[in-house]
Amino acid sequence: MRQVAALAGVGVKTVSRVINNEPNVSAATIAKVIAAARTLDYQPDLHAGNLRRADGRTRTLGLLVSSVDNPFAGAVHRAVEDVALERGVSVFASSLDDDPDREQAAVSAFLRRRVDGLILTTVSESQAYLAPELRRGTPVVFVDREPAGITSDAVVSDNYDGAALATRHLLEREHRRVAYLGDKANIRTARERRQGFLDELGRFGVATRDVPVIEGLHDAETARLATIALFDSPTPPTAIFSSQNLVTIGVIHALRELDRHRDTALVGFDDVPLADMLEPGITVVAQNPQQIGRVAAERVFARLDGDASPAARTIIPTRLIERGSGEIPPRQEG
Amino acid sequence: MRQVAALAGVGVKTVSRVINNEPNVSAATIAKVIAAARTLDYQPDLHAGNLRRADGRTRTLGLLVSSVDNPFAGAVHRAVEDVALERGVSVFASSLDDDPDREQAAVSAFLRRRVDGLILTTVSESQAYLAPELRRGTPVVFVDREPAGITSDAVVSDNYDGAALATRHLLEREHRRVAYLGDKANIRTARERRQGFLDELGRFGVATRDVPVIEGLHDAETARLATIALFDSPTPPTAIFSSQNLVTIGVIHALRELDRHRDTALVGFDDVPLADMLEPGITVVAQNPQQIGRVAAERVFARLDGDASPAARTIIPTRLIERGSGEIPPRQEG
DNA sequence: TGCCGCCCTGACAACGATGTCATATCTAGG
DNA sequence: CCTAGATATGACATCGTTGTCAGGGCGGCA
Repeated sequence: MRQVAALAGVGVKTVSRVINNEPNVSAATIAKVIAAARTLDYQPDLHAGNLRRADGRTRTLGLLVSSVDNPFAGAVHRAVEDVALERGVSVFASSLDDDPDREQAAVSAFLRRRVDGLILTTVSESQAYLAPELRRGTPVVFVDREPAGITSDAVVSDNYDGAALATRHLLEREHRRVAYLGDKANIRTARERRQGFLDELGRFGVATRDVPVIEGLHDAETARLATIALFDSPTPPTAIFSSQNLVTIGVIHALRELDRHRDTALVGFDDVPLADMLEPGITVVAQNPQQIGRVAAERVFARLDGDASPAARTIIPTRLIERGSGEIPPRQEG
Repeated sequence: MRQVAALAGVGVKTVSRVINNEPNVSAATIAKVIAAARTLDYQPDLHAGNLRRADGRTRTLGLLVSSVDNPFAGAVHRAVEDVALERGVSVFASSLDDDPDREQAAVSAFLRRRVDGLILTTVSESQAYLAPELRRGTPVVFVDREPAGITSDAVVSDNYDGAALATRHLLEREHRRVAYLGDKANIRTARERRQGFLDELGRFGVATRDVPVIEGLHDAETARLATIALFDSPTPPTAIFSSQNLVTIGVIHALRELDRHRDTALVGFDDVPLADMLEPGITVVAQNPQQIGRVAAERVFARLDGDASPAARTIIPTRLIERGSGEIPPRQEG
């Protein structure tokens, strides 16, 4: 900026005024400054400005997701980015791999960079460590998972009802040996889905002790192995509810391998790419990651714009998409 | 920091020393400062420090991709992030949607935030606008697409050979009416794939004027419509080469709709999620986005570490994965 | 003509940190 | 006991920018 000022033959403050479109600069001066800035390829230093600027905004957001190459996270990320772009805000993204240490490290990295707000998919037991930052006024919105140990905005899918809906779909088709394949039980979302599943079984009077509930599945491979193990039984399930997209993919692989994909019903929680092109198509309870991301980002900006209403939980509805796999009837008992 | 210094009863410089693990601070002082920092939940302001710090590094990278919810881009992003994490570097990601204006805006946003390096999938005609930044010493690595108008490092798939390989795969199985469905011709990568396709046809002595070459396809939907149109002909193709993952998905949809998926061969460029679970499985020339991302990030850090060797083009090999769709023989002429 | 007020403009301090340098304290060796 | 040299610490300038404020020029009005 000093160089631009020197080249244009004006003071630095005048350059600052031109860059920021402040009033009370003569047209001639504006032209001189712009020309000088152009020849020097001047790019203002946003962070230096922030140091002094009144609002102290870095126009930066931090986003924490399971992994940036998970399709669900990608869709959330994209929606957040689109909302942020309208405001000239850039987005930091970080993958967690469900590692609480990484969560803390990533949040700390964001905070040191003075992000204006955080959108987090958390994996740690408690997010109490964020309390001081919240008190400082940084908006924090949780997506997909709800916070523990602190109170803040959250945008989540309707996990309980979605899981119940998927389960009901299977039970109404007379399935009784329905297996549950789920993520780690320390994830609240996973617990809610499990509860939706179990409660729905209860409503249909199915004894839950006969129902395989397999948890701690974290990626497609462990889910595949768990599914194969399930069928190594005299009474394998006639239907499967898989509680997460990677788990669903693992189940699909296993059913193919066992050639059980045409006589075992499957409903997955969260949509899976190309699910409609499989044979049978995969019936899912689809979340709406675009909406989750968009609502979360709008929430952050609303807070930044001064919304001081109490922390709210926004529930994004899920939707059952019938594609074939969920409509397979139970095998005849032999 | 001032507050920490006041609370600990020391000078700000001493706090700075403790935060940065500089030597020559007594153990007692260190303890006092750490205690004070903890009670105040002090997070150092990385950007303020950067203003004065000798190396001027923000420990930040900018990544530009087609869209963060494209699976290819997600894999690249993840690989970049993993390399960056080891160095304590955070990553900004931005989606372009093949919009040159967005490219410039995103780069400008990154530059104003003083990223240490850029990893770009470009869409504009020329990246000459980056020349001043390159001169300033900012490492710029292009991924997936090569730069035009400037010289800088690039990490790309072997587009020409990969496309030729896919085409040969079809020609060796006696297909002669092979259609090409490709992305916009102003994308260099797309042109290379087309050329690989056409040259391979030439090597097999196939007259290219009889071969449908359809370009400008940008998403699954336009590709689907183009495929359907292709079959509205007395001599529809017996095989299709689709040059990009979204195009491949569109083709898959169309072939299903037309019930032509069992008698039309298909080889796609770039892998597609769950491609192995379809019937038939989709044969693809797979890129290696993880390796592309990793190599690109390592290149950036090598440059930051002082590597001043001439700009290099790293070619990441592709791999043909046979899954069924590419091995379908030509229909008998009727 | 003289004064008020508006429009432009730049000097200067400040933002939160680090680099430089001076100074105070301590330790060891003669 | 004195001093050189190491260790520990803080005052101050500085990074690139913006907020504050003062001042110069000029037009309008009494």
